[in-house]
Amino acid sequence: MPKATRTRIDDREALKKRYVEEAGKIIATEGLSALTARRLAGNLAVAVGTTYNLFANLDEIVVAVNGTTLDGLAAAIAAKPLPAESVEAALIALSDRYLGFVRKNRNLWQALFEMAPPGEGNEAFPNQPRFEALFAVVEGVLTPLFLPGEEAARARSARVLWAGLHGISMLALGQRLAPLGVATAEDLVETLVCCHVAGLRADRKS
Amino acid sequence: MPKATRTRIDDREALKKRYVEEAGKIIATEGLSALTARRLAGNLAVAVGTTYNLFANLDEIVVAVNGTTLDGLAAAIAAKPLPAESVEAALIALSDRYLGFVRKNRNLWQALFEMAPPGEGNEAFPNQPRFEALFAVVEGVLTPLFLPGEEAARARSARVLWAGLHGISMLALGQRLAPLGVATAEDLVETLVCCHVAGLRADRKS
DNA sequence: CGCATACTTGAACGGTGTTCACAAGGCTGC
DNA sequence: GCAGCCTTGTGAACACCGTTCAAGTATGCG
Repeated sequence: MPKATRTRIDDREALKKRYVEEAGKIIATEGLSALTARRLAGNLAVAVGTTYNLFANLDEIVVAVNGTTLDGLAAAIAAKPLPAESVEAALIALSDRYLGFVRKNRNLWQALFEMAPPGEGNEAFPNQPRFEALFAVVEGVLTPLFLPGEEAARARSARVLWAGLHGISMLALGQRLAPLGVATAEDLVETLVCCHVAGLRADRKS
Repeated sequence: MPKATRTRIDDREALKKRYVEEAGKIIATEGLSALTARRLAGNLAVAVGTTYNLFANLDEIVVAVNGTTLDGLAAAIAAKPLPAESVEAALIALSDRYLGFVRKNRNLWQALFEMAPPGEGNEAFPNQPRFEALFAVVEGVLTPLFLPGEEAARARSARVLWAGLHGISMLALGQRLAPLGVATAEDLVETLVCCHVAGLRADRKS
């Protein structure tokens, strides 16, 4: 005996937003594995079936949450202007903001990568543009180190730095570097950035 | 009406091995999500309950599989001696072997990182020593670049390079760098290694 | 041979994501 | 004002999941 508290068409987008918000809260506080169709519907005081009127499946909701996570990351990085005195300083500041965001939003950040990557035959992956926007920020910072016409090398460096940052975050979150007490994530990031930039400068001179 | 084809005590270890082998096959060919208690038991012609006489839970089997994966990776890296003509060449060879292994064993490699990392209160994570052994290989290669007493800096560099390699592999597997056709994973690794080493050498001179 | 023990067994439990026949509300046209 | 359509919420049901455990059976021992 359904009750059907009817919502108007305009409300549907609002309801979807509530879904994404609530899913974000659940993931943020308890991790992706706590996100459950029944749990989510219950928190929103809605029947399970409703979810599937609005989204194709739970993954679609996670993708939407990941989108807002990436937006939050972009906002955290762009909050203040990056220091302009040197490329190194800008990259380190950028990285520190990244690490800070990751630490504040462990579970959300983890959810970004727990989604199965696009299979061998890759259908476009929805948040790709947002990732590219973040690459672009790094490329922008790197520009002074490259001559016009070296865009390919600049793109490579940006991706290498981004990948390094990603790897360091993973290691840090997984406590994989704690046992030796060898260094904080920030130390590693500084090593990453400084060596890379110094290497680029050295190449330039030779 | 149980059938109980009785196995001898000595056979238990052999059966565990068969479990890990079969689980490895399933993960390798169909991914971690295809590994199911019933599927695994079925493939081994055994009842579901038997699994839990041998292992505490499925994760324990995955950890065992991950152990053999890491052993395989170590073996792939140590298969031939690394080129001795330069640190760069050695690191690039090492990285290429890593990338080759990852590509050959996508799903197994992914399973390494799909396991939830140790929570905030970290109980020791079983394959830690194997990871550290791989760090040690990188550190060994890096040794000529550092003076005695700079072990901490060497450890940092090793971790930075390892993290970079990890990040590049992730990006490559997730097709995150394909859309621009910007570079192969091998290109990025070369950039990573060469810039880092050049940066270290530049620091040394100054 | 009989017995105790150790082990396998598979039904059962409480969960999961997803589907779908159905009912209830809003909207349109008369 | 009201009939009917159509959109959309509903929740029982399905097939699966990891895990448990009472019951039954083969083995090793006395």
